[in-house]
Amino acid sequence: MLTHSAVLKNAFHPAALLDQPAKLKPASERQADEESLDRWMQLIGGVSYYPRRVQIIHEDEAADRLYKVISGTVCTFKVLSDGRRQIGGFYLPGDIFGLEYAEGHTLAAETITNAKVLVIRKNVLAALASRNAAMAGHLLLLTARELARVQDRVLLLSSKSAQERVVGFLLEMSKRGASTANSVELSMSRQDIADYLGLTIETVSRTLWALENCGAIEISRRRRIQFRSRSRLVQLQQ
Amino acid sequence: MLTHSAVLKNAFHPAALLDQPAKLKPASERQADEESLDRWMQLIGGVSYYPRRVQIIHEDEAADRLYKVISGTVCTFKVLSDGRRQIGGFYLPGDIFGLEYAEGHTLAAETITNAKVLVIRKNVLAALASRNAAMAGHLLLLTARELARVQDRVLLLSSKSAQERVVGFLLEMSKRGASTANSVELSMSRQDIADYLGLTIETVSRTLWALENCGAIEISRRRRIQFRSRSRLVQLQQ
DNA sequence: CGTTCCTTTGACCGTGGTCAATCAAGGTGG
DNA sequence: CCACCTTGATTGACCACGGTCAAAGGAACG
Repeated sequence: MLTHSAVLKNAFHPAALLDQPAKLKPASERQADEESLDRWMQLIGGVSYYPRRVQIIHEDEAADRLYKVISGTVCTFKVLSDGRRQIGGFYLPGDIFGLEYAEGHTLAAETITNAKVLVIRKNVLAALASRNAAMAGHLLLLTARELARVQDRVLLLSSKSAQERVVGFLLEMSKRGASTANSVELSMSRQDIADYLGLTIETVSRTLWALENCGAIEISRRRRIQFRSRSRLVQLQQ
Repeated sequence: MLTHSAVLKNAFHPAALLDQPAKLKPASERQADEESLDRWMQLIGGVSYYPRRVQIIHEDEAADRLYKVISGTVCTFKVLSDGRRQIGGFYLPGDIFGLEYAEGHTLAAETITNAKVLVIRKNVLAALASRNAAMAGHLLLLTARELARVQDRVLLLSSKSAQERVVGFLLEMSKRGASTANSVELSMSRQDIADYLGLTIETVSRTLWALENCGAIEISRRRRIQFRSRSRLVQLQQ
């Protein structure tokens, strides 16, 4: 039988679903659960290698696979009727993409650099999840995280100036991406950044110049951004 | 034991999770499952009545409840640092909101009209879901739908003109809201529409005037929009 | 060294934001 | 029933941010 007390105290955080019937786990062991999902995915998934600028998912094809980036950078995107491209997100090593659930809402995906990707068939995961509450809880957790991430982007796109967007992007990448103490190595082109932020390539370029000019950053080799004054950046982000 | 064949054929559509171990359900019965979730929610939830313009969820409070609108209109929103407000979505009768999973990503919610709302404690749902794969699958389905909806908004906000946004909004409301064959009754103010579309109230007003002027719509009593030429609207939406 | 691709820079312009005034619609009380 | 007030919507004048178009600059590659 299920011991309710452990579940009830967790509000609805998806991690609560990790508590399986007849098993009780303290919060300190959740991390292990997350690792166990990883092990499962490595077990039931296969590794694929893609060269740079190659499409992994085509728009409106069956969304029957889940992908985990092992190395490299991938982006999801949608091509609009006027030919412009909106990037849905950048996925770095450790990130999972392909969390769409069809109904005609698939995003395409392509590699930005050479990439090593773990590919998992969703039906296998679903079979696991239907028997294993921990698995189901994890899928929910992943989807919820993605939802939160996209909601943040709505805020960014609707009411931030070009400068705020670019600064926000740099800070985000320095948190997530290949970055040393005070510099980031951007793996994507200016065009990618523009399509991600809902700006044009020219505006991105001009904004970066302005940031460099006011002493907040320094640009070397185009893709390498050094932070001169992180506090000023945070302040410019609002 | 689980009979795999039924699960495997469903790719990863969350409905696949509805198939419980030791039970096999054809696709035609899924609708019934969805209704069963409704019955559960009514069983374990309580009904609340809120007057118009009252806050139901306060930003950054514990996200421990799920809400289903029975009557009236509710919106979720976030107040930005500069005082402006971004509306995350409008929720009409039948819609569910509060699908955030915390980690500091909660949206506030307030009533636009008087509203009758079903309130469900998430921990009770979580307890159900940890034992019942159908329940877990449904939570995933709901979250995935919300994700798809928000992704569509990213597209709308990043690359559509004011006119395209307003037209898109009107068509969306005519599909979802209180609408007759060719008219909609908007329950929200111009300010709400503006905050939803990432525009100003003036731009919304001017755009509606332009649409009326070109013979696409007709406005009576401010909130009632009649469609004169739906085909022209669809065309203006791109 | 030349080609190609990406990025930067410049000049110009349009969409939509800002500020302010006016107008319409309820709601309340005399 | 009508003045009065409040709230929400419209309209106008102006301007800035960022888009567009075009050209030049600079890396990377053969």
